Amino acid sequence: MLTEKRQQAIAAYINDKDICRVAELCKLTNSSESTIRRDLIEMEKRGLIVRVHGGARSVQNYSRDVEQQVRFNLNIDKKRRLAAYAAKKIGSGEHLFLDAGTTIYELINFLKNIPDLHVITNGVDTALACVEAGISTQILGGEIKQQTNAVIGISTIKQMQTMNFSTAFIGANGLSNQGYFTTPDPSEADVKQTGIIQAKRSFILMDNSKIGTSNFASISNTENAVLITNQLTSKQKLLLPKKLKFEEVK
Amino acid sequence: MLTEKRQQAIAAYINDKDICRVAELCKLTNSSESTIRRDLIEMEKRGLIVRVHGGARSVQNYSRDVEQQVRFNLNIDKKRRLAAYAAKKIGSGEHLFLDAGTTIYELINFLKNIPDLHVITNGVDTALACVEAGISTQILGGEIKQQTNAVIGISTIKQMQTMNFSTAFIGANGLSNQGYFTTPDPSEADVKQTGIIQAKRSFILMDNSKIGTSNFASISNTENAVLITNQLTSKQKLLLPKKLKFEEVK
DNA sequence: ATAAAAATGATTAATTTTGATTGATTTTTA
DNA sequence: TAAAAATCAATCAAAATTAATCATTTTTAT
Repeated sequence: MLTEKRQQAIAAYINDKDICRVAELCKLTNSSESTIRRDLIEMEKRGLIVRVHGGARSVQNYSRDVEQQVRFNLNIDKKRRLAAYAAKKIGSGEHLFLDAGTTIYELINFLKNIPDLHVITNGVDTALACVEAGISTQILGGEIKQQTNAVIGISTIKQMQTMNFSTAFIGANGLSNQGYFTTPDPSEADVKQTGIIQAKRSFILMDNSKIGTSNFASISNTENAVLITNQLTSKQKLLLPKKLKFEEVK
Repeated sequence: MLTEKRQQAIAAYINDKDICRVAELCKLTNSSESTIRRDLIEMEKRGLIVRVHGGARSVQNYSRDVEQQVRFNLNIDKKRRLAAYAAKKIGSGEHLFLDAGTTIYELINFLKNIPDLHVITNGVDTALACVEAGISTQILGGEIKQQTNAVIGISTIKQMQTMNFSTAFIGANGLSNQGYFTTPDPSEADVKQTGIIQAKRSFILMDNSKIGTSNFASISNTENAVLITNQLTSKQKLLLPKKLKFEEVK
């Protein structure tokens, strides 16, 4: 295959898919990884694409870091199904609290057609995606945490305490064997918990692969929250906090 | 086959296919590689086609793909020079206020090596870029404005009023004939002005092409601010607020 | 018709591109 | 947190392509 043709094919494919893996491009063009890598390096220099670990992404509809993580993530299908289900809970005119993180990020796609929505979030990427989707968006102020781009800290909590959300959507990274939802960062856990407290009703989104996983920080105070997750085994159900309501998707 | 006819056939074929291999042209014209090569060399000299390794490409559809995607911003150079100059004002351990907007965004690249820096900003994109640069970053909370992704509103201002910045960097979109710095959005103007008020010292960055331009909202209260701009003509200098200090770059 | 000039095709050496392999780095998993 | 897996960069040899050379054929001018 002619170098230029190959690179055109690569560019077209990436612009269509937004992001893809090196292996896909090997198949597409019948060439080796080495060749594809060299192409990608060259194309990045010319500003045609952006390389990311595992593949490359489009520079045109430049997706953000979160989106990248989301698309490479194996659990994406699960997350999306949870998000689609959760979105049905939302009515027009609501004031939503969305916490930072990839699970809740997936929800945004399903919010576009709900009228008169207001989103308040501590996720910088989440905020940007909401704005891009044309949703009236407020971001909480405070320190921004590296990696997750979550806004955290005491002043953030204080701002939240002056607010009342109609519904909060919270992502969790694990459910400990003691029946606590967990997340790696204590400061993020505080924000999640405050979100639940300040909301009339709350939904915790977590796919079933996380059950039995413990992270450093716990989110207690989940009394008025509802867990939305995938189909659970009976063993998994035993681990849930006793008073917790939950809904299984699909 | 006659040389001229053969070259016509080659040109037609390449223009039709956009790009093709040498072998294809051999078949097409029943001639050897050597002949085709010589033709292609000659035709390239005359600007009829472009040679690529393995074949040749049409010159007509060439620039399309490559050039299209490379974006040129005419003022980016000016902005970058202003940013480089402004960065020299910053010492270690400072608490900077950076306002939203592309001018100040350019500053971030020059902040990476200043130790123990703290950035507070109302620009969502600015915040993300600072975090990515490894800088300790705080974002102000509030409503996010579409298009500019600037955080604005009364609560934003109130948060700022509890803060004290060592230095504020403010971008301006115009300087009116009445000697006011201007910007299109009144809410953004409020934030800019508050930034100046809450800072020990402030720098307004504006490239000289903006002088004489009026936008809807004015930033008054620029008494303790210093303008950093490009080389000005004497006419342009007359427009500046009388008490304003300014520094010219390059 | 014949010699000079031009064009062609074949051959070989040089260059470019490619694919495979290695060890280093990053990411994921447990 | 450590081990395993995946991905990456660097290197090298093989394959493909090109440039250069030369003998042969065709064209042109006389």
